[in-house]
Amino acid sequence: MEPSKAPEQFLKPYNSAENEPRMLELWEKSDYANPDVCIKNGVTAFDAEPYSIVLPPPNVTGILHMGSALMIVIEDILIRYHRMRGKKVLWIPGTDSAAIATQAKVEGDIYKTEKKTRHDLGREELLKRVNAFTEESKKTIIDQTKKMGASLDWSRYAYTMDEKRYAAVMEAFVRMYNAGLIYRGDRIVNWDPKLQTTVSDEEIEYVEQQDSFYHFKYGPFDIGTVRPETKFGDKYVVMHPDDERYKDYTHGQKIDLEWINGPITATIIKDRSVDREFGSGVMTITPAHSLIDFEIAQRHGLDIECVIDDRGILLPIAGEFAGQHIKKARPLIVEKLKQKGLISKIDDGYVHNVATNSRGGGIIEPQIKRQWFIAVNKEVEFPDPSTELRAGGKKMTLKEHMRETVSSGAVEILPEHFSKIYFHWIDNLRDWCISRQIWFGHRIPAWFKGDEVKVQTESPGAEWQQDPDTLDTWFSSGLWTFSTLGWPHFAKTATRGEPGPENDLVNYHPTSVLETGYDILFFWVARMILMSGFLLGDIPFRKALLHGIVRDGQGRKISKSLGNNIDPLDMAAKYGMDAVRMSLIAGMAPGTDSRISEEKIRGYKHFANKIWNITRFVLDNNVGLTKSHILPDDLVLVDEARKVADEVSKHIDSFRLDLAADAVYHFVWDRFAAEILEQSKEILKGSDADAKNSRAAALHEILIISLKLLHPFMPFVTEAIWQQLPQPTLASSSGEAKKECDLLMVAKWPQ
RNA sequence: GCGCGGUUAGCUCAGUUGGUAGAGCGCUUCGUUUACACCGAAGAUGUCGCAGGUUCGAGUCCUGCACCGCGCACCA
Repeated sequence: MEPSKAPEQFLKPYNSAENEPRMLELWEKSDYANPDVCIKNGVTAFDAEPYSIVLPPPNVTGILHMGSALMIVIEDILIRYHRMRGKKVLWIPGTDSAAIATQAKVEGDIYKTEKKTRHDLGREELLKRVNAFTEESKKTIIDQTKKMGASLDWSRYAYTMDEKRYAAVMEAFVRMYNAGLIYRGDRIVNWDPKLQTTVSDEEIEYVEQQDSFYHFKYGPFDIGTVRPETKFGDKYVVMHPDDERYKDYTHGQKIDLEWINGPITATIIKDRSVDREFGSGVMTITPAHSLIDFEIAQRHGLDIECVIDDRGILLPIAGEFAGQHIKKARPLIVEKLKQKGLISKIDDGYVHNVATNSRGGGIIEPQIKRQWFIAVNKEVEFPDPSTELRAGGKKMTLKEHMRETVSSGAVEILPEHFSKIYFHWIDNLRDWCISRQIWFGHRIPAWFKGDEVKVQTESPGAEWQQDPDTLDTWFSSGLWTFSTLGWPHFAKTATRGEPGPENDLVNYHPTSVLETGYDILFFWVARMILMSGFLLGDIPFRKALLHGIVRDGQGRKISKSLGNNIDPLDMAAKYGMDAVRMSLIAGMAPGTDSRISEEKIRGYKHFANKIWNITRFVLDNNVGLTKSHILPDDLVLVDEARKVADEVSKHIDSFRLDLAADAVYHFVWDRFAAEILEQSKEILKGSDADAKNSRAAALHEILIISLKLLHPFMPFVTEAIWQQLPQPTLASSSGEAKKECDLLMVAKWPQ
């Protein structure tokens, strides 16, 4: 029998640009990313084990970067692997409105081009602009995600601001409100004067800054501050009760002294929160603009007076400085204090941390505001289980629930050491401020009336505060695993096992894995555990798998100012998406930062080409396709490939995708190509027909195993080859000659 | 201050219950014979951060230290 020749399509070298769009079209047409279609076509068993992931929805603010690319690749590998293992696999796509970030970006763009603020435009017009921007941006992100080869089920696509998600947000809000978990109160919050909104504790980023540190004479005391402009209202002087230096002063004692705008009467307060080692061990407090001071004031029932308004302007309490911005007023105030002889010393170069809004905002000014909060220390009843009960029926606080869910192992955080960071965060957790004053986001309905905890002061507000607040974007994100699966609409009518989106909640929740960056462990992972615990009595996912930051070849963070961005799609156009995918995975230990460089990507392009050429060699020698029998000697080689399959499976199951990729890479290149193929050349040249047929069949078998093992990592080149494999291909035992299936994407994983 | 990582070849990093130090890239030399020059063959390069300890044996386990990175808290 004459050897067949590889099909003409096997041009050399492998052309990714030509093959990738064809593969994408093929996959899209098949619709096998939709598990319902797989079941209908008999690709997946009706009662197969479910495997589900929600894609962390990328922000609609920008284009796809290497970080999102890494996330997509990791998840796509897991998804394709489990699909090939015969599971009922669902991977849900979505996009995130990213409220603050998006509004800040659009506002910025408008100001740049039109010199107009959002107040010039008005709420309606701004939202129109924001929506136009997000629609455009969404298309870009979706298109780029598809190009990555992500086998997402787009028929189930969700957007955080669409109607279904809005319904889920309202349902969640009402239930938590009725349970007393959501309350409204006048509390000290993180106020961003630039974006004119509150932000949560997690959104704050501390930036080191150098300032002058001023020492004042406050009656007989020496007090220090970096913020003289806040000191107008200071009429309490606080010290530690055990401080020997001040034992002659008694709690509640009144002292007359000269201060910025004239004589005042100050009151001595003894409080254990004062650090005796810091400065003179005495301080004055500004309760309206400092959390610690606010707490001291509350403990002792002291007056709380605002000094600075929402825009950073001094209030009438500042006397002659009222109406001035704090920035401009500070040097003038210092000057006046100097003239009055109240400054004893100025230390320059005092290094301290300044709180800023990490979402593109300004320097945080603590303010007392009437805001909505989620109580994390209030004991509540958790609901009965809807699917797999983890917290059902128990009475505990949200904080306890979040702690227990992880410590009990119900949710496993990987790598494991991140759970310590998680616990540490929980221990320091305060009530979550969920209301925002930005316009873009889910609005809190006006008909909600909170308990109005009265504090002495009314925060002096600007007129636009009359608008209803919107919700922290992470409130809706916290619902994501179930708001994308039909909750609350289908929560009661779903039928287990039956295909169809209306049964998703019961079929696919809890999700199998949540894969995301470690930087949003608190923002998202913790909030999802909180939300699904209280609302469903369920865990949102069994495992939280965290990945690190993708850095450039020199280990620097990718940033616009450095200009070191490596665009995944540019790289794919140049070297192929398979190469981009492999280079992101190889050498990436879970949870640690990784690096990517063009050289690395080029290396894996060579590998894609290698696979292509191996195939050509195997097909060129593909004699006796239908009747070959593999001799024991050659069977050993096939078994070797099967052993690699076990190794790859083991690594993927333990989320060591890097080791899995490494194992298959080395088998294919160093063993299969370099050794087995080379040896085979001798045999195939020989005259022993049985030996030739056997060896050719074995090579074919090893090729098929290799393609399957590589498919999750490099779906394009492997599928392109699979499409070219001659029909029929070998059937191993039955002797029946037929191609196992049309798409490698749903082929059986080798065992 | 509390906590979490890291330190292995020139560079980037593996090293899974302790058993003779590994890969990729780069470097040197050579080579087109049934795929592949986007290839192949051969080669050079290491006090495994430092100091102790446990052990027959430590890159791996324990203690201390140094340096780098990160998180959280404080910052009057």
